[in-house]
Amino acid sequence: MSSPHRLTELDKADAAQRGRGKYDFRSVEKQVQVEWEQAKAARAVERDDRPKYYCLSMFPYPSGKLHMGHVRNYTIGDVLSRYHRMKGYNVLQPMGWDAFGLPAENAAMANGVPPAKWTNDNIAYMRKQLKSLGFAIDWERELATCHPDYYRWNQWLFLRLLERGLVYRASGVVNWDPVDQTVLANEQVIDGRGWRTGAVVEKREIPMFYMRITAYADELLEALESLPGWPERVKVMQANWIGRSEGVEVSFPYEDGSGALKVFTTRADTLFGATYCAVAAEHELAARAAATNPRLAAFIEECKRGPVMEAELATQDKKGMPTGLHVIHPLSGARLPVWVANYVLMGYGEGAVMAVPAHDQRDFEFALRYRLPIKCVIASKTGAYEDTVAPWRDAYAEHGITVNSSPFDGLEFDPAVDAIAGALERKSLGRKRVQYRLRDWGISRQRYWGTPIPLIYCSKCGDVPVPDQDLPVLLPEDLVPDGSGNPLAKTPSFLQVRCPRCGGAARRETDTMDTFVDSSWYYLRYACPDNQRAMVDERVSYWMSVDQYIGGIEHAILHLLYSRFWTKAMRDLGLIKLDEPFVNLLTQGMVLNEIFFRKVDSGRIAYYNPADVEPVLDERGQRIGARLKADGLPVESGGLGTMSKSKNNGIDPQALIDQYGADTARLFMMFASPPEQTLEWSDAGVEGAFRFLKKLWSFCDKFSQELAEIGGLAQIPWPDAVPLNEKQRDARREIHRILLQANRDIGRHQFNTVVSAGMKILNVLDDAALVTLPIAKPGTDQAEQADRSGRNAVYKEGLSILLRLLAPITPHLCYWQWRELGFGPDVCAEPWPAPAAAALDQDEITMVLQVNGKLRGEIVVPKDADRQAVERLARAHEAVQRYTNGQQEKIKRVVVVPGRLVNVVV
RNA sequence: GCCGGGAUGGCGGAAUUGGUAGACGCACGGGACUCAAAAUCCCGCGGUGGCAACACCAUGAGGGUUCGAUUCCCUCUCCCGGCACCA
Repeated sequence: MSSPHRLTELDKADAAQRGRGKYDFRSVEKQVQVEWEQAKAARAVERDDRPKYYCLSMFPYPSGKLHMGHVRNYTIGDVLSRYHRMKGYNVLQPMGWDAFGLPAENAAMANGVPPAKWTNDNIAYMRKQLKSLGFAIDWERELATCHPDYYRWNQWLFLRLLERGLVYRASGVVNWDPVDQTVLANEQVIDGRGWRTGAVVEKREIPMFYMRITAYADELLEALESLPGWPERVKVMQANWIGRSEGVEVSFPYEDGSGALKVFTTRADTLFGATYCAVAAEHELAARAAATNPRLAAFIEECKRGPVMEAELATQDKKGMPTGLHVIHPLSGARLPVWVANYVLMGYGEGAVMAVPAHDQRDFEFALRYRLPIKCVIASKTGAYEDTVAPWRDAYAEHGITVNSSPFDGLEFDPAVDAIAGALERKSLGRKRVQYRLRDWGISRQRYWGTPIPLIYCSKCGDVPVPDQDLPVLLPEDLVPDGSGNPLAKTPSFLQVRCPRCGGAARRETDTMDTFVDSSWYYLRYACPDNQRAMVDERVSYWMSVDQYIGGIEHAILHLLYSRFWTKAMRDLGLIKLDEPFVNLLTQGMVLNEIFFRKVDSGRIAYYNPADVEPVLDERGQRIGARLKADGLPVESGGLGTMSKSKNNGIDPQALIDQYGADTARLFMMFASPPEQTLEWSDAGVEGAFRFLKKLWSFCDKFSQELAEIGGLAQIPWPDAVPLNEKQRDARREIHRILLQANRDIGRHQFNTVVSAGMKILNVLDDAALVTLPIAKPGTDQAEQADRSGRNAVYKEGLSILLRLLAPITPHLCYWQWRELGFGPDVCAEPWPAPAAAALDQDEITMVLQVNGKLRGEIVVPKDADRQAVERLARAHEAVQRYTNGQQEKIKRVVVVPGRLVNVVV
């Protein structure tokens, strides 16, 4: 394989010159970035002679500095952007800042600095970091959601939606985060805790604004099918979140004739098994009954306060209390008691259920506990009627055949539901309908650092929207929150206003909008960030949809669902012509690192940063433990986890960039694992990436020096125009084969094997076998000359492929060496390399020879050999002879896969 | 409980989608260079047996389809992620 005559032997000859070619990434990256900036290389201009490619990464929250997740996210985006530019697309890659939100307020409280200043400082620092990574971002389109130029359009659209009834004000039970003192959306409650604070969420009743996302529930669900470029799991998560179920709405008339209790059921076939009804503690019927029943009132209070949102909720004991009220079964006329039960949710369906203990596990448990009747109305299709009820340990919740439901007996699920729904409809006591789990999006936040909701409350005129000409409602930028509620409510200059209708004294709304509002449409604004007169313009129709969206899986529901809703709402307002904002979605995996800890005396756990820990190896070199560098004593391994402050396993990207440079950081990120998978941090892996770049650099550099001696790259012909020896032809073919594979892989976003392809190409080039004789000065010998010129041609083409292949991933080095070698001024503007058919062509091919499916040898056949010829060669092969003892009749069958293998079955 | 995704050397991960399992890199071992170290370079590296050619075993476990299975089908185990009293 490898010969001892490696090109690196040249080092010794040229030892004196070596120092000058050192890979000085600092000055290279710096200088290249200055050039790109001056040339406005990443500027996107609307034009239509090339197809457009809008590549968008989720914009960051300006928390202070970049973390590894950002670096990974934006590297993926940059690789795709640069690749598509080379493929001939007109690329837009913008960047902005999700700049409103709570951390700025918390920092303000801690440091006494207004959130605006903290945010702007962070933006400035993080922008610098992004630039130092060399991303081809069009910074002229930068936006920040906390700028009035941006958030005024939040307000403007809010008013349009209000006019259309897509925004409404309602008082409702909301999730209250006691730490942040604010309302959370359902999506922001995770396992009963605030998504940011982790505090146990309480229930509170508060007036707030809602966006009617439920009006789009059906379309949001249906349209998922029109998104083949989205990961399946994200679509499944969204579908589950929307939670469509088909069922029947049934009315149970009150005994006194004063109305009816409405319930929703997906099991109308079990209607005759209903033995009671149950309502949620917040149901109006419960309140009505509690008015005259103090014990019930106390129970309702307990339910409302209780650990209602916690994870144990599902396993919590079923509890309830009778209301003393009764309803009438709509078809049988039976008299059923109404209970208040803690397992009925106010937020779903009607907040009331018909309880069928025989066929619903929850109702079953409840009925056992309170000795309520259990009536079986579904028999299993196969077993006897008794089978379904005999054990009395669980409800029989399967679909089956109706019994005890005269006149609807003997029906399977679908006909039973149809028949019963029909009967209900005729009596006007029910109808089929669809129920969604999705609820409207409450956007009011009792916070300062957000978009002011443009509403004015006038004692005479009531709720008055801020007129368009008064927009934006500016958020004062000099306030410092103190932790006790919203500072806007304590700022008269903001609070006090003239009523736009009557001119009298009025009061502004002090709530601000959920920051998910900001991020629901920022991707549109990148197309027209400078438009002062309109939210969107025709440039939006040029750039949208986003061709590739890249971000974390944690936004699979919230942000992506809101953005889809927002797009559809804007479409229906006639502002854009677009059904879906993001055609393709790539959810990048998390960045993981090892967790090391010790139990300290008090029983607490102390975490140590992996940078301060070294491995302990056994005699075979395998890791058996780890110890702290500082004291040499062992630490325990806590496995892998996402980089976090609490586990002290984060690595600061800035340290990585400072030590190895942007190209190494980018290369490692792309090489360590495919983008959708988790990425495990590895110092050794970073070293390896850096080693490769050093090797690539010095290879280019040495070739450059040779070129200088012979008058430059122009003196070297391309391989088609010069005779190659066999090794050179093989090397060239190998390079084009690797390129073929790399092209396939980059097309399916498998960047790790693209990097691997680059490494393979360099390994092929850096093999002294390409020239059979030691390099000598020109003009010594004819054969030598020929070898040398063949090698140079292969080098020239090989490097032109390699540098272009890696340009999207490590753009600084490739840009620099491309020009240094004399290929041209800008590798990033070159066309993407394509394999040459002539290079791939070969006279003879090697085929694998199998006997009974097992590898037994190889045969070399002419490239156009037919089946018979291949089979003849295979039969004659020594290995086949061995397995047949030379008896051809023992061969039962010969399978030939053209160009690949022959399998001889004996 | 329901839904989704996984399981390949010491490690990260490849495998043209049914065709040479372990590419590329990391770690490790041996060697060269060096006064020495670092850096760099060369060789080796799934397991078992064998001096060797080679043989056998091996892609979580078991079975099936096939000339041929990491890939397709069935059963099971474990891991990760999401949802979870949704009527």
